[in-house]
Amino acid sequence: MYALCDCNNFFVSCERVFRPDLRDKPVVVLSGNDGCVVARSNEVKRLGIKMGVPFYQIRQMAEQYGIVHFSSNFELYGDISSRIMTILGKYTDELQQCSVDEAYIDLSYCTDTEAAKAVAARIKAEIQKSIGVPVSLGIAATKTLCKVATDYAKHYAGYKGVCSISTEEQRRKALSDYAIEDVWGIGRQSAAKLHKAGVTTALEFADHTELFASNLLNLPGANTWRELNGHDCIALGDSPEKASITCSRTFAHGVTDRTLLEQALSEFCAKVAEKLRRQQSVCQEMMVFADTSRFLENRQTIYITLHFPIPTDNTQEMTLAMLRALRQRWQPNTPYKRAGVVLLSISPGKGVQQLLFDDRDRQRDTQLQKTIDRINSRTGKRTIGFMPQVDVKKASELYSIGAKSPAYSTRISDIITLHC
DNA sequence: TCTGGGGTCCTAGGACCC
DNA sequence: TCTGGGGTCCTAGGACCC
Repeated sequence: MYALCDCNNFFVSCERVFRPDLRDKPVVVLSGNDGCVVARSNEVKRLGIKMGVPFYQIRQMAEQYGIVHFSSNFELYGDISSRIMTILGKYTDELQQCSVDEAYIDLSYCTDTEAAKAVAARIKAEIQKSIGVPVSLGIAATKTLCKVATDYAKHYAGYKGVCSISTEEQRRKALSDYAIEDVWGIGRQSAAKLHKAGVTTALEFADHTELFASNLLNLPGANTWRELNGHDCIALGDSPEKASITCSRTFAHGVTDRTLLEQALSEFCAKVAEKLRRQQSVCQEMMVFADTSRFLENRQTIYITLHFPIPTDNTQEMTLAMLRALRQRWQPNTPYKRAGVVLLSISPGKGVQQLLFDDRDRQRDTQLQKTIDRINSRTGKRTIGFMPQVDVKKASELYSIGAKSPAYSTRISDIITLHC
């Protein structure tokens, strides 16, 4: 038996923790560059505003209905997420976090469904009380069915945030009311194929043969079919080590200044390298990219893949490689709208094969990197780095972050003040 | 004018091996 | 003119997730 714990309207709920005045107000959180709506309060969902719509398309509606909007604040959401995961960990030996706002927990220690539901209710109450974020829990034998149960828990007040699918009767009832395109693992393409084949509900799909599922949707579809029929077969990657690490941003305006682009990219290099070192890995490849707006014709792109002679986690090495590559391919008078770096070919940092004839002093590099990391961890983010940073004034021109809330829970300067 | 960011897994097809 | 059979590995691109 598993339970899925899913936070309701997560980013919006995080903002409301520190802004209780917004509890019954329509609120949205926007993606980077204040581009798209990525989280909506229930009030906003009821207005018919869809996930992912560009904000400019609903700006008028936002004014009309008094919708409050926030730029995204991942420092805050990440911190609240890890606090929630800590609580969840107390209730299980096996926690599988699958995104910033949801995690599966193994409840096989519960003797029956009633016991599992009681645990789920306790979890919900504890997270509500100590963090202030509402969550929903779905209990079932497979992860795909947990998703369905969680949806019911979220959307019908009668469940009080906890729903279980444990009997065959419950399974059939739940799936018969569940649209096929809402099933976890069925995306737009698969849904279109299924509709064409006359399948509109999850139950209709589950009642077809496995061969039907695998012929139409290959292995992933067959796995979804099995899960809907109660066979647990989707293992969640529980390894926290990432196979790729990305940092990319869309800029508020096209960037034509090479120095500014280099500064932005060097910050991205520092970020991904930090992440890489935190998971104690090294990488052998890095991709650097920059392109003009994908909505304009005559799109200009730079995609460069760099290979390191030996796997590395060193910020300086990555930054230098990035600069060399960019200077070769950068075009003047081109408004680069988006840029980023991706680390690839990631492997554990231990036992890296060294080069016999190396032009870098790796030990010295590592010492320097450690010293810099130590200073930065004591004095704040990137006090020392390898390039001049984008200064505050430039940063506000580079990125739209006007409506960003403070990092209430992670920065001492942003801590909340109470007037008693 | 304005349209995000960070991931994973699967598959087909090409390159290569003997 | 005729041109096998059986593999593995890598990569790009598609589909999906939140």
